[in-house]
Amino acid sequence: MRIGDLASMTRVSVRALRYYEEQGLLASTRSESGQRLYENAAVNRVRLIQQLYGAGLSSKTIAELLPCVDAKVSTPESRERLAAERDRINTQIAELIIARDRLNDIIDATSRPNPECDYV
Amino acid sequence: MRIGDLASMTRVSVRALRYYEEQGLLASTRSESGQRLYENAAVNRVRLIQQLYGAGLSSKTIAELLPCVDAKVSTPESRERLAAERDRINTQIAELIIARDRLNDIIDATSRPNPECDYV
DNA sequence: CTACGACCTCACGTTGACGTCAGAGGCAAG
DNA sequence: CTTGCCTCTGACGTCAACGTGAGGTCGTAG
Repeated sequence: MRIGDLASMTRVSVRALRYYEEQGLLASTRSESGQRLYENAAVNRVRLIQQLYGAGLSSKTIAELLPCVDAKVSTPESRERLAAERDRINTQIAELIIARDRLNDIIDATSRPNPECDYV
Repeated sequence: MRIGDLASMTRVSVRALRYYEEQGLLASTRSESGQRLYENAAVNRVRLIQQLYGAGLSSKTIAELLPCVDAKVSTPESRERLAAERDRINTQIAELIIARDRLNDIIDATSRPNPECDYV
């Protein structure tokens, strides 16, 4: 498939896909005229990249990680890196839960008729 | 207290505190010579701001939200905004959990001696 | 008085993940 | 053959939350 097809299938912009290739995250073959061609597997590849971006990983980190995924092997350094990222995500989840609860408190505090303030 | 004191108490940079003021998030009185002065309450204010930033809210959103917190009242629009942000955070938490599990899968898949690959 | 750190106001620099525009070529339909 | 959409390669623009200097003031300890 061509880049536009991959873009619409993944809902990722053409520009982003070219950027992924530039960052070494997404490979493509080229047609005779130089147009990028992708296998069906590229769809899942892009989804994985999106998930990792969504988790807050940088292009550089993802670029270091994907070869491990492809080869299904990891070096001690990459394992350490992965575990560190997982821990960071866990911390971020915990912070988000706190922030969400805080936001709920705010919603509650500002939505109620707020009697303790009305009558003081 | 002066800005440096507030900065060290909150572990937020002086530059950031001035930026918060610039964005309308943090008020200060001024000494005769123009230096910023803060009440003790500013510490909690900064912590709240940090939490909201941590939750992914923008300066603009926080600026719209803080007056509601102060007045302990909310308009229908702000309530809607707050609920939307909470939902966004919930979505983000869910995505992070998925990403974390994905990362754990990768760690497992690349850490194991990987028999099903070694022997195929 | 003088040194020295904390503070002030501009105002430009940084970073990542793209958006966007320019100018040129590619490709199936009519 | 030409219309019209897709694709290509640069290359500059964007946006947020600050970082980082420049150049000057404040305040207090010695």
